[in-house]
Amino acid sequence: MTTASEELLRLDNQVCFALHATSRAFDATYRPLLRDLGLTYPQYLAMLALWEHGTLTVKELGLALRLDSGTLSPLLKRLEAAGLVRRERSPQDERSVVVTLTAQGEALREKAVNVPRRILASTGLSERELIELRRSLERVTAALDAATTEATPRP
Amino acid sequence: MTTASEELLRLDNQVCFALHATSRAFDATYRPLLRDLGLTYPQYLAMLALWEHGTLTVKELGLALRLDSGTLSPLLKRLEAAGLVRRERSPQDERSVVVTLTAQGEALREKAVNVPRRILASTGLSERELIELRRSLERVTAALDAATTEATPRP
DNA sequence: CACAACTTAATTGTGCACAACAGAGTTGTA
DNA sequence: TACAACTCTGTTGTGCACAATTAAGTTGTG
Repeated sequence: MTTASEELLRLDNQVCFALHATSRAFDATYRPLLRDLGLTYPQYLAMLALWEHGTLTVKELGLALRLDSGTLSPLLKRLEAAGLVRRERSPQDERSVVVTLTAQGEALREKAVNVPRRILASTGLSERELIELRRSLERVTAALDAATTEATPRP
Repeated sequence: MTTASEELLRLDNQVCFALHATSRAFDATYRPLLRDLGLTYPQYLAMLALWEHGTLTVKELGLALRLDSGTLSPLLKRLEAAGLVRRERSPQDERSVVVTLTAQGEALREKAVNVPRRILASTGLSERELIELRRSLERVTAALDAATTEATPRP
């Protein structure tokens, strides 16, 4: 194997590791801010989606957040226990569970409004850099998705 | 609030979310490759560090991988149960646990050697893009680390 | 209508991640 | 030397993530 390709493989490991580490670093930055709201980061993501759309089925929430019911069901139950959402079977289609914000869940939005600003400051990135980073991440994710679905033989 | 700053906050949310999603997409890409080796991705990271350094204490491994003992202890026990590493108290300092590769752990390296190449192909990124992405991620992580440690009052 | 195929959630089991705490060992210093 | 402060690992509890399975409901087709 040439030195160049060894370097490339090393670089690949570094990128995967860095991604892992950055993701956890963001988590650690969000944690204290969200603690005041009584939310974890994934719960905050679910609330963001609900604040935007008002009401969503578990299925729709899963598509938006790229999470399956094994993750969402207990998460939503915790949000329900906290009084932030209601979960009810859809009368139209009894298979679906509709998640709706409670008044308390709506109200939390006001307290959450200054979270992104504080996170933004912590990243130390300019708008230009954020856009570039987002573009890279979305591109990698799309490529990885394509690679994994293509590897899976479809029925 | 101006439209421009609203956009910026929205962008910030998108970057955090994208990071989360990309990290999980990488995980999903590694999963089937590593299953053949009997490893999860965090276990693979630990093995990479051990393949490079031969022997490390739990502390050193934690620094290298940015993980604490609450995560590493059970992970290393699983690697030990799989026969890939040995864990022994250091005779020099009985507080430390030294983690060493077994012959089987060393041997696994040969089977792992083609993993990065396949991941690299799945990302669809050029070397130039990988370098840029790594740079961004490392920069963000450093900024976030600085922000969180500075927020924590030290004794 | 009957029944097979499909959709949607929930459950169970495994593993990662971190906070908070406990406990054994080490080190510096009065 | 005695003892306080510190270091390092481990444990417990909570929550996220996914695979595999189960169960209930819906839809399409003979």
